[in-house]
Amino acid sequence: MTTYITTPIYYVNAQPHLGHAYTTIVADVYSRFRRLCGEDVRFQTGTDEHGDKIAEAALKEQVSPADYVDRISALYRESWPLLHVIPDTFIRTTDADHIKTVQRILQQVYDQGDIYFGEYSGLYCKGCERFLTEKELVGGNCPDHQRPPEPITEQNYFFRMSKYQQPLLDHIHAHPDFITPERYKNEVLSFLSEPLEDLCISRPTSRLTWGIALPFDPHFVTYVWFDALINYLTGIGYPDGESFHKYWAAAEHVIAKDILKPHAIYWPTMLLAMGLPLYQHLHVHGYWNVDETKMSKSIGNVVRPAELVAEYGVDTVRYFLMREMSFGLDSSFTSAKIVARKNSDLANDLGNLFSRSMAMLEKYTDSQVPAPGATEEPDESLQQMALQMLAQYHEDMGQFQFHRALQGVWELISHANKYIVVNEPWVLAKDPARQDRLQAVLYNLVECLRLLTLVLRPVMPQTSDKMAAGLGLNVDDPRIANFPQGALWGLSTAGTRLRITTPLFPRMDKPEREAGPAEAPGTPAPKTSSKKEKKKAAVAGIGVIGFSQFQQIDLRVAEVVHAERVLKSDRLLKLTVKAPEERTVVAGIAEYYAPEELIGCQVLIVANLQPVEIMGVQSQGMVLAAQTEVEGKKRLVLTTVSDLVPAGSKVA
RNA sequence: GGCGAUGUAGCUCAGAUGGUUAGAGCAUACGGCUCAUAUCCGUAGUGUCCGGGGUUCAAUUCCCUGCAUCGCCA
Repeated sequence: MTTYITTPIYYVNAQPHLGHAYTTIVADVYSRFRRLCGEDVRFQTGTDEHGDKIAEAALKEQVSPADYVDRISALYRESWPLLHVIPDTFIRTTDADHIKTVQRILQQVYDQGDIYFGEYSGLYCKGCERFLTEKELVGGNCPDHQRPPEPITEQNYFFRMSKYQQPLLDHIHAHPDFITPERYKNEVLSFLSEPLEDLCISRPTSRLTWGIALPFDPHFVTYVWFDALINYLTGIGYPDGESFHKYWAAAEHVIAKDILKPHAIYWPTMLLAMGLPLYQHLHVHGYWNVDETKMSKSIGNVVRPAELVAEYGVDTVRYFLMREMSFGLDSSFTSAKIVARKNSDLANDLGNLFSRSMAMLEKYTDSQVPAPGATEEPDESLQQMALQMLAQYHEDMGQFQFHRALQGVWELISHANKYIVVNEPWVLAKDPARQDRLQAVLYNLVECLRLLTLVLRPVMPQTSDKMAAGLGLNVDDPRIANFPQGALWGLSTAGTRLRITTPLFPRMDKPEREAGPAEAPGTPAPKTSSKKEKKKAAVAGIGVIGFSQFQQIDLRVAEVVHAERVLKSDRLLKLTVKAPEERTVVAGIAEYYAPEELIGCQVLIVANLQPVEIMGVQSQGMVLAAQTEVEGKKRLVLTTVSDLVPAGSKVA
């Protein structure tokens, strides 16, 4: 089996935000899931780089469009590794082979008579340099330029989309899950119930030059969709590439609802015109609102993926996005929600289950997988629940019902926590006659953890790796890396050496209450009487810091990629580190370390220290070093980790 | 203006071809355990299932209508 999963190519007039991250993580999770199932997967994303908005933006910055798109495209490409998203192909519409393919297709469709030269009349605003619709006008004027647009007629090329309306309708009716969820299919069908107009696919070069020239008329470039949509073919080597033949038949497109029409109508009719089979499915998701309002630049609530990862950790972000949104519907993103999910689902439920199980294994079996032993009633229901979860998980993941799949996984986690309470291993441990039972209970917990490691892999690859390491399994062991092979009960081997690990997810403090107007008199004062807070207050009084205070310090592993002396300073080095984003840190270690010996070193840094300027260099963080004295002379020794870890790893 | 979707616990949502006490998670309160990241387990609540009308022995579930929110189209 093969799978070809795509995201839209993102328009480079804006930087990557939460919405882009969601779409791309969905595609990544799905591709990892299919790989887990042993399939041959191709995963593609990229950037859309032509058009007048780009030309304008480049002009504004006084750079060439080519330089401009190089810069923004790189922002997208560099965002994905931060989210542990690993596409196989990153396509750009400015790639030479893409341009060639688009022209080839245009020529083919033109030659067969499905592209014709015609006229387009509309209201054109010179200020905006575009046609406006009646609806956009405010009192007959362009809302941006406060003057009436001119009715003009422009000659352009048109794609005979109307010709393929009926075949498309037939296809949708014959393939009820062609567009999912159903609400979006209904929208498309409702749109198709009216006669389809032909699609204008060109712009005269007098108005736009930053585009792909029509091969049959150099006075025009192609406009938006005939360029962008074709990326799905170019990226796999259409028309002659081997990959094209292998993957096209298995194409799955993921999009946000704003580009439904181009993907559900323009694109299939284009494919019909080309004589190619249509994609398998179009998966349409909703929007992320931020703090209950639409994310927008002007409001200033745009959420950047890199900031999320820095604040919450990559797997928390991935989990939250997959768990919180019902695929297809809108959801809202707030820091309170992500913190709540992290604390309750990840730290308390999953993290604590892992940590308490591993601790008992360390104490009671000397960190070895024990023997399974006889099956009793609670064991049976645990097993049954696990197997049921595996089946449901497989179905839900395959249908893009990620939130349901995860809900099911968490039911098992919750059941496993109950299983521990019911069986009280700490009581069994005190009774020499019940050692076999103790071993059996712990074995069942190991099995649960292993299955969790398996199913969490697509969503939280880093956590899954960490759990695998704790369970003494290689990351490519089929028992945690292959769904059909690993999705059975009883595969853990007695005697396997377990490894102690740090907690999977540290708890986070809830976000401070929004700074707003003081509470009206008469409203109840915030309660401070809960057990938790009393304890907290007691701890705070005696001059030690609470765990939560410690957690406010963002400690990370940083990899030194560049180091140089700070001019006119004997003690300072200017380090460029990856943590995981690049940042500059000034460190007072020049007397003890030479710049060149630091390249490639992993050091510990405080990442959320207020940036300061030291000797003219902006320092974004602080490198930690041990201070000691050798024969009365001060000495600094850099801190590091005992094994190589990804740059930016949290230290907690 | 046309078409469609949604409206269920403080919050996020699930659900029933119409039929006895309408569910889950989070949040709240109380109790228990100690293996665990002060975690976990148990118990306890609160709901005119958007308003109004109709069909029916019986409607939150079906029909009509109104209101609200949202989407698509014009």
